[in-house]
Amino acid sequence: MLAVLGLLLERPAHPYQILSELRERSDSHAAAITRGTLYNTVAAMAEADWVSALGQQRSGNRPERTVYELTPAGRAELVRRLDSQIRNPEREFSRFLGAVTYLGALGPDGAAGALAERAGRLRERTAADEGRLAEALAAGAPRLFVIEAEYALCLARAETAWIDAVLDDIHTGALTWPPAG
Amino acid sequence: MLAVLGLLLERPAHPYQILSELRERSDSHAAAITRGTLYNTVAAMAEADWVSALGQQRSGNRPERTVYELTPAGRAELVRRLDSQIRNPEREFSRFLGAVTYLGALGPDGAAGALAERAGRLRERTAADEGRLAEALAAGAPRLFVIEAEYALCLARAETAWIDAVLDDIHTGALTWPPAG
DNA sequence: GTCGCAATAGTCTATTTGGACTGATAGATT
DNA sequence: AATCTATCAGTCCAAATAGACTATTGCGAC
Repeated sequence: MLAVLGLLLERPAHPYQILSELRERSDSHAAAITRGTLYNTVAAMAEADWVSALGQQRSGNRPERTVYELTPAGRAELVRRLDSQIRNPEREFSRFLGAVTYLGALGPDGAAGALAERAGRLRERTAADEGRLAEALAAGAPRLFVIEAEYALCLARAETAWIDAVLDDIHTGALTWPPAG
Repeated sequence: MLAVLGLLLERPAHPYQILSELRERSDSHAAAITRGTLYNTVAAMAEADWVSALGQQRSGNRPERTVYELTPAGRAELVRRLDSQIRNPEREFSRFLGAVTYLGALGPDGAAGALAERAGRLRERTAADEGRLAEALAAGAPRLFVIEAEYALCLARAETAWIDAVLDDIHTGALTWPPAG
C-alpha cells in the first residue's frame, strides 16, 4: 500500500505495471504483495480518493489498462504514513527472530552448524548487494534513491557479526546448554 | 506455528493458554498470531500428527479445554523448521525498510525530523530492553533462554547507529536531495 | 450476599489474500 | 505463413485470517 503510493508518486501507472516495477526494482517489496491483493488495494485507494483513474488505454483488443495517478490527498496520505512509520519504531518479527527464540531445541552442535551456514550465506549475499549498490552509485544514481539498500546492508552486517559472536561463544563455552533440555 | 510448536516443546498446553503465554512472554510473537488463527493452526497440526490431544479438562461448566502435547513427529518437524529457517537467510521486509525506500518524499527536513524522533524512541526502548535482559540474567535465567532478546537488541543498536549516521550526512550535506523531486 | 468486572475459552463470520484461470498480443521458430 | 511461447493485464474464487461474539466463572467491592 505504501509502496504503491510511493510508486505512483513518481509517475502514473496501471496496476499491473506497478506490480512489475515493484517486483523488479526490489527483492524486498516483491513478496509483500501479490496480484490478487493489488487490484483490491488500488480499488480501495481510489475509493478513498488517494488515487484517481487517469483513463483507460487499450492497445488492440487487450484488457483495458486503467492508469491511475496520485491525487493531492494521496500524496498527503503518503507523507503522513511515511512520517508515522519512520517516527514510531514498531517491533518487527522476522522468521529468524522466531527461530532464534527456540535455538535451544537444536542442541549446541545443531545450532552452531545452522548458524554457521547462515552466516556464510549472509556474507555471500551481502557481498553481492554491496556490488550492486556500488554499481548503481557509479552509474550516477543519487544516494537518496538507494538509501534503503544501505540500510538493509547495515542490518545484514550487524546480523552476521552477531551470529559470529554467538558461534564464538558456543565454541569457547561462553554459551552453554542447560543440562536438562 | 513455529512458536506454537516451540511452546508445546516445553510443556503440553491448551490453545488459549498457548496464546496467553506467547503474548506475555514476548512482545515479538504477540502480533504474529491471533485467536482466530490459532485454533485452526492447532487443528491443522493435530491433523498432521505433530500434536495430539492429551484429553479434555473442564473446570465447572466452562468450555472444554483440550490440552495438546507435542508428538515425536511434531518435535522432529520443529527441529526441521528451526534448522531451515536459521540456515536460509530470507529477505525480510520491515515497515521501516518500506518507508525508508521513499524517504525522499519527506524532504530533507521532514526526513531528518522523523529519523531523529525514531532514533530517540529506539534508544529509550533499547535501554528498557537492556534493563529487562540484565534483570532476567541476574535472576538466573540461562543465557540461551534470552538469546533472542540479545539478537533483537543487537539489531536495534545497529539501526540506531545507521540512523545517526544518516542524520549526520543530512546535516553535513553528504546526503542531498535531488533538485527536482 | 450479590453485583459487576475481568479473565477464561472457544466459535463464527465477514474480509482479505494468494494464486489459478482467462484471453489477448508480439515476437521467435520452423 | 503458421504455429508456439512468453508476456501482458485483469478477474475470480477457495482458503486463510482477524477479530467480534458468546458463555462461564472467580474475585473484589459494596
